Amino acid sequence: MSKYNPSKIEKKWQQYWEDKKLYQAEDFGHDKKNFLLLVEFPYPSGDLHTGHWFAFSVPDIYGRYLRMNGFNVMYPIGFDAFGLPAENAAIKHNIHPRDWTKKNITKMSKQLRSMGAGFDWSREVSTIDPEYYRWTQWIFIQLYKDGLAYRAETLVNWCPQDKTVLANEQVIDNKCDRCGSVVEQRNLSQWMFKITSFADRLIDDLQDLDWPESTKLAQINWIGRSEGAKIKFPVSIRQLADQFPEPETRNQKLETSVEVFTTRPDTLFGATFLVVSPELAQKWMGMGWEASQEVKDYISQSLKKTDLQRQEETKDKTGVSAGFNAINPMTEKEIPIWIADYVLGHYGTGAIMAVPAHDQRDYDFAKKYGLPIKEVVLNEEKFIGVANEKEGVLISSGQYDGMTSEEARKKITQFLKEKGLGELHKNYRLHDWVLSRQRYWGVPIPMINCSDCGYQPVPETELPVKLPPLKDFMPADDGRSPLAKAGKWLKVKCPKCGKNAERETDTMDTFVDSSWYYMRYTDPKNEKEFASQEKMAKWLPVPLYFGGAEHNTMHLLYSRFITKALRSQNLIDFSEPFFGRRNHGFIMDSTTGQKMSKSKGQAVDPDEQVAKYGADTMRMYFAFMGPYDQNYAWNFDSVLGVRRFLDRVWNLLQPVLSIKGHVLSEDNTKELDIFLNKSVKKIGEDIKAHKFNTGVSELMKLVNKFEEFRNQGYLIPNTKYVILLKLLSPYAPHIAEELWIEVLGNKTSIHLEKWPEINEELLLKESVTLVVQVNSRVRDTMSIKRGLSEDEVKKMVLANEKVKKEIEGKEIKKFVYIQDKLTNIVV
RNA sequence: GCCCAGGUGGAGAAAUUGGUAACCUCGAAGCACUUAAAAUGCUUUGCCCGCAAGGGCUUGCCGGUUCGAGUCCGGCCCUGGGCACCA
Repeated sequence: MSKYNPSKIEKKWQQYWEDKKLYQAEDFGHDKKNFLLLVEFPYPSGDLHTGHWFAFSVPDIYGRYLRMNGFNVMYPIGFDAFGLPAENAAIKHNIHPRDWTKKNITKMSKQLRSMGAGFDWSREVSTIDPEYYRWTQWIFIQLYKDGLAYRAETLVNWCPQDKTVLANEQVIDNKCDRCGSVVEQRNLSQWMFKITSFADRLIDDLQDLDWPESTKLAQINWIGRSEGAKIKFPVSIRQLADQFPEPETRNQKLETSVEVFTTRPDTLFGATFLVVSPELAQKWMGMGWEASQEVKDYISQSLKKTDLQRQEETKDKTGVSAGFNAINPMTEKEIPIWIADYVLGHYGTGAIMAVPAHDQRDYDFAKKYGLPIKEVVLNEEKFIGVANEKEGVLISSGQYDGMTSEEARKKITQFLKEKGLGELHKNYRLHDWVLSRQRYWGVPIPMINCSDCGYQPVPETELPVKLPPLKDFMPADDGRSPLAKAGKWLKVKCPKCGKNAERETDTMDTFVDSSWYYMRYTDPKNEKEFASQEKMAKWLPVPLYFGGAEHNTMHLLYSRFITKALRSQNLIDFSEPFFGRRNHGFIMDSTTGQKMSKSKGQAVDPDEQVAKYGADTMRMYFAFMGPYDQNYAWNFDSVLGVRRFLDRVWNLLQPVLSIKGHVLSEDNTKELDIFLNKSVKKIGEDIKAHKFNTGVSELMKLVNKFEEFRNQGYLIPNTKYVILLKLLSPYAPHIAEELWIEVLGNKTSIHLEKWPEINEELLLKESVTLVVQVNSRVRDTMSIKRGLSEDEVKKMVLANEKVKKEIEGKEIKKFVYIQDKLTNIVV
């Protein structure tokens, strides 16, 4: 009798499956339903870690289950291989980013194969492959032609350490999410994607998707739509001449009103002053406003502050009077204008109407500077040192008194519109996507800058614009990309006028690369298109996408945007990339409770674990740990339990060849069949619902049952083992294959087998346990047949000794009966 | 401050979605095998009282609805994550 030795069998079957092309998905020529099971492709950081195992081996269980249930499954894999860490590692180890990345891909591919997952390696994609990024560039040009990619000067987040621009999403607590340096603000000309033009649809289309509610909410909050009105407050003419002494500026450039955005036009009668952001005030100064010294000082001080500093002062607001007034369009009274940095320059119009009675921030400010407070909305909430922000019924608002907030909002906005002083307006927190990176290791932006014609796209026939093989890829301090150093590559003819011109030197944010990779999987070798329509139609949109919650507001939103942008040009015929989405948790360190990472020296090397326990044990362990969408502390003790389980499965099958033991009786056969049948149903349902952990637990129970019979000396027929192995095969594909072929003597792979059938009749034959309660306390349980009538059960229960004892001499008030489950006698 | 997710034995967890709380696994204790250890197998293992039969208590806290609440409702306390002076 041989011993279970995973290291001996796992390599063998991995090779066998690859030779037989078992997991290569056919696009056409079959009548099965196609299913693209997507997992987030990894960044080739060096070594495969436990998080990768968790992210890829568990969904593989689902993929294998789908295959056994008649689906033509594509389970693709690839590498998201551009990005900063390659450059950082390159600088540190004096190796080219390309070599570093390729070395990692080679190593990780090998490690990924050791999982025994059903990856279709024939479809592998890598974002650094020129044949891939050629289409990334092509997509950029399509967006450019549609006005969705544009260049603009914006205040950007600048990381002084990495010397590059960061997207808002890459700034955490005002620090660079990669190196932790404090981020500065710089004004630079950047390439941007107009993601804001899809803001509404990015919110509204979520309702059709099968995604976790939390992910949908995160996106909705991120986009931050708020509906309200823009309102103009005319500036008091009497004071204008004093403030803007040059008559020419006054007449030509001066804005004669201050525009604000509000979600509460119903509180307009309570607007007792205006507050302007320092950014807007500075703009006024540029238009000829001669502000007082105090104002000038305040503005220059505020503008020096970082966002972090401004945020830290939320409790103690500062500000300064502008020295002139505006007119409230409803009350027609003059109200003072103030400048304060609690109003943000980059949101709304950069100015607000302050309603201190109904906004906490305005209240705090009014209190500090002695500004008037006027209550205009009445509701159950009291106004006592805390602004009443709830809606209610209007007071002190002239003809609008008595209206509800909702009604008043409409009427007041309508009134303002007629006077040309206001209109409905939606505001978004979402900003356009700054995709320029002043970095070497990325996709070159395929544009050419001509001094006569301006920016021109590279002709599509000349794609890809290959990344030049630079030796010096250190970023420059002046904000220009290292590509500016590639002399030969840089100089090109303008595609429009033919004169000497220069290539764009910025590269793209890697989120652009990863926002369309799922399409390429359907047709990875296509040289004429990013993917053929015919093939995309077979697989897309992706029915199910597994990944981490950290991509809720970045990758998932960007992919949706790119998909919608391509859809709007009829380049694809679907408008959402991922119909189904499930988030997995992450692996934490059990001692520190933090996310495990190699940099902190806490990581567990999966290669070592595979060598020690085998890939099947690892796979099952990750499935068994708990619900898949939860976070875990890595705890090695239970790995052993899973390995012991597989040892037992192995040993269980060994006596199959011997003839010792006695044949199962009819009753035993029935009992085992009922149990098996229940397991088929339960394990299938669990995998389908991604409850992999309870599926493992059911498998364990089933093996316990088999052992129970074996220990009584019974011989179990092969037909029963076959079912056990099929149920096990998605979880532990190697051991299942070994026992299936080498022990049971089958000729073809177990992974081509069908999922066992459920016999519904047998399910009904199982007896059930009836819980017998008296006054809601369990007094006894009885094993009964399914489907008995209430009267039959009642008779049985009342005859029960323990029940008799409890209800003796008492009056039965109620008899609760739940079919096949429970009775409760209330006395 | 706002929005999510969660809180169940010594640990990971389960609970047919309102019906026996703690399945399965780890750990621990005891026993068997062994010269011994490891491995393996068997037994016990939520807490309290009791020699036992048995009884009582228990799902973060306080209330409520119900014959019956881990599950539903109201209020509160922790933990993790996201957003955050967004008008």
